[in-house]
Amino acid sequence: MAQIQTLSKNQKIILDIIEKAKEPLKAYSILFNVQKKGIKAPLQVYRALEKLIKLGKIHKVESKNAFVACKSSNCEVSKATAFSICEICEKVTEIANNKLSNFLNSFEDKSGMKYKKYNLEFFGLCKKCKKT
Amino acid sequence: MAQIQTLSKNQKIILDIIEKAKEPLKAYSILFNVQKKGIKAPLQVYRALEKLIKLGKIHKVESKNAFVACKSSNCEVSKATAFSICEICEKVTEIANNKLSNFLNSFEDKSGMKYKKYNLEFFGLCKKCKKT
DNA sequence: TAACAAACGTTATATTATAACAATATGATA
DNA sequence: TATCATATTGTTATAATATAACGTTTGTTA
Repeated sequence: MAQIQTLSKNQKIILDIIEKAKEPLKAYSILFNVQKKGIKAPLQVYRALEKLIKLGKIHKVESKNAFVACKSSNCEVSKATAFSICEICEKVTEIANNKLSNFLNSFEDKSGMKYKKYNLEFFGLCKKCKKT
Repeated sequence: MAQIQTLSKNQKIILDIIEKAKEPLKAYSILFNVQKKGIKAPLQVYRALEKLIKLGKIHKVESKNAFVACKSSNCEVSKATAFSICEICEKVTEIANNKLSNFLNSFEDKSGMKYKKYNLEFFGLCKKCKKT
């Protein structure tokens, strides 16, 4: 709540819409939704999105060019994201799993590269769609 | 080599360019490169890319909207990809690491979802850029 | 209050990707 | 080989996603 005060007007409006959505939202669908609130141009949306991502409030689902609110930690800057995506109904869920995040956060290979950040997207069939 | 014969003319041309490139290529830069070979429209490129991805010959690096040749297995359909991406020089490397792939291929969470496929992108600083 | 950084609004444009349609080539098999 | 199904091609147009460049406003803090 303290942190949310530091968000600007546009940032609040856009975060609010994303938090209320049940699925990832695309930038232009956000734009459409906020036009009644005076946000008229794509750039205004993209700028807010960029800031919200930096703050860890939202994540981008890269394979879908869409944005979801972060549900795991409230005010932390997010460096690591994992999603599960159903290939039929397209439902996207953020995965909060310690075993997974511990493994990936401590992952090292022989390249000598130090990884600070990752994005993982799993694809498969969700419970519902598996039955069909 | 046997497999490559089943590729169509456009598919071969485009795979060839991607294989020779040292970094991931964007669709429109591929288009520019193949115009002398008679491929004139974006769709011709995107169609070939789509097929090559299905065959596992190339992968899409989602965070960069760019395409790289698969270096790990030669003729397998690829369901699982992992890349390391340097945040400074933007170098992209496909990660071939059994520990990682075993872990991810067998990953299950409580959602009841069965994962057939994943895409992982690590971000950090490569050896060279770390020194700077 | 002066000075700086962050956010804003606006127009224009760049970049990435697909729809829709007709024609042609290719491979399997009767 | 004739024929059928399928994949691929070529083409035009357009949709969808994202950023550049400019000047203004607001907020912070020295």
